[in-house]
This record gives sequence, C-alpha cells and structure tokens, in this order.
Amino acid sequence: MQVSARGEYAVRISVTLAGGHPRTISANSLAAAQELPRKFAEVILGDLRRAGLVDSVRGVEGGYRLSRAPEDISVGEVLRAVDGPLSEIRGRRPEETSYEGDAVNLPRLWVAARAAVRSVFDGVSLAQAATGEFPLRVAELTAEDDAWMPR
Amino acid sequence: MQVSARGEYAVRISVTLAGGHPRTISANSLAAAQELPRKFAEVILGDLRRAGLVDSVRGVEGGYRLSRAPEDISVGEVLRAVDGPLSEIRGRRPEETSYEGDAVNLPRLWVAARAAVRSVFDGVSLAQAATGEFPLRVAELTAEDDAWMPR
DNA sequence: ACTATATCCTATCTATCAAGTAGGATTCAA
DNA sequence: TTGAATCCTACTTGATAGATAGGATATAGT
Repeated sequence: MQVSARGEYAVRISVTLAGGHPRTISANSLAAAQELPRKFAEVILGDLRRAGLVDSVRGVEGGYRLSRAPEDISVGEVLRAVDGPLSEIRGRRPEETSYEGDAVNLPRLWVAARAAVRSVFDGVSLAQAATGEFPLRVAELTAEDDAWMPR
Repeated sequence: MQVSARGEYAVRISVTLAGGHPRTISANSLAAAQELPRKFAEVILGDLRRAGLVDSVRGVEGGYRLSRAPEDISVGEVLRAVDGPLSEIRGRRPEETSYEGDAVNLPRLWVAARAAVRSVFDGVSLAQAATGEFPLRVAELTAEDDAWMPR
C-alpha cells in the first residue's frame, strides 16, 4: 500500500479544504498551510478538479473548494483521483490476475487485500479525516500497539 | 497497495515451493511452472535466500526449498523480503508521518490502512495460499461480490 | 480601462527505479 | 570429468515520480 507524494499531498490538501468548507482557498494558501510546493499543489488541484471533487474559482478572491460536503467525499476517492486504482498487482487489477499450478488461488488473496484497503480508505470521509473521528472499525485498527510498530 | 512484478513473482515462486515442500526445486523448474523469466526468478530467489526464507543447494540436483514449514511462512514475509515494507507513505513508515493543521490526524489513518493490509498478508501462510484455504477473516473479505468489482 | 491576484495550460527537466538481460565463476553429485 | 545447478557482478532500457518554468486567461475591485 504505497501512497505517493501526489497521493499524500492530495489528501492533505483535501482535508484542509474540508476544514475550511465551504470557503474557497487559494492554491497558495493550501500549499503554505501544508508546507508543500505551490506549483505541484496546483497540478494536484487540477487533478482533483478534473475528477469532479473540487470546484475552482478564477481571478482575485478565487481558489478551490470541495464540490460536495466533506462528509460525502471519501479519502479513497481523493487517492484514486490522483494515483489511480488503490490496488494493483504488477499493474493489473486484482480480479484480472490469473495463474497456473500452486498459484491458482492467489487472485482471491489479492482481492482480499484490496477489500481490506478499501474498507479503510473508502470508509473514511474527509470530514472524519479532518476531525479525527474515525469510524469504529477503522479506529479499532489503530488501537493495538502493534499497529504502530514497524515490521 | 501496489504489488510489483518482483512481489508477485516472489509469491508465485513461494507457493510453488510450498506445494512441493520439502522437495528442492530448481530455478529453471520454478520459472517454467509459473511462466516467468528464469534470470529474473534467480534474482528473486537470491532475495528470498538472503532473507532466510529459502535454502539453496548448489550443483546438479540442486535448487531451492523453503527454510521453514509452509504453514510457518506468511505471504507478508515474502513480500517484505523482495519489496521492503508493505506500506509506505511518500517513502516513509506510516507512524513516522506528521502533519500540521487539519491534517494532524492523518498518521492514524495511514496506520489503520497498514494494519488492514497486514491483517491479510501476515494472516495468510504459504500453505494456505497454496491450498486456497484462507482464514475465515480473509475469506469473508472476498465473499461479497463488490470485492471483485473494479472501482 | 487598469491592476492585482488567481487559475489554468503546455512544456520541460532530472534522477531514480523497475524489470529484465548477459556472461561467466563457482559448486557438487554421479 | 562432466553436466547442471547456484551465485555474482555488471549492464541496459524505458518509464515514471516529482517537480519547475513561463505565460495565457479569468475576475473582482477601483
């Protein structure tokens, strides 16, 4: 589950927009608030706009705002908008994989892994990500100390 | 949750070794069985050996075998051996991330996502992957039709 | 109309990495 | 001794991530 710089930035920008919703905020302010390169932030905001997740206003007093309520946009949608599918196996969708011999059951494993990822990213809204009030199922995943340990 | 070619190949090779355990199998046979490039398979087997997951025997009649019972090696171990940590956020471990403003709660989200991935890959042994008899928790994730749908 | 401040568009750069290949040195059982 | 295997070092190739540059376009306020 590798999240690229684009993905991370996109989520940080989105939760910042969620926090200020429904005010419009400039790319400059967003980049400053999260300490990320302004030009790169512009590119990412362009992706989010084309994905229909944010609306933009040009000119003085312009900027960006979420196109829907922060409660209605999931983190998963944001990640997909900038990075494509949440889960890929050697560049293919999990359900498109197919193997011979002892590996025949692996597609089920890949699908299970994707479902696990989805259950987190599609189950958390920008509003929840901004407030830290995650759904119980997600909160439980971070409850055990082991979850915070590297492996 | 991107699985690289190395990662996919490593798992396919490992379940093939699990299926033949404790026979030793040559890189050539493994590559042929899974239809993957022999030289690349050799490289991957070297990674698995250095990680202590497989033992190798040189010379005629040589080859590779799992260093532990297939029930005792998880898919997660194999993936880590060839691709590094299962989850990274912009190249960092989830618990090492830290943000300002509305993004302060994101580390918990990343940790939750990692925990979800781990629950699948660390919860499935090579023996289970080879037989398709996944743990209940994992099997449930693939039960719903939605899990098989692209998004 | 002018100006300041935005978004938006196209193009480019650079370093890194994934994926795979090549060739041969080394090991070992029969 | 021979054949088949691992093992080691090096290399190639193409794609991609992560930016940056420069300017065209829009808009609110004066």
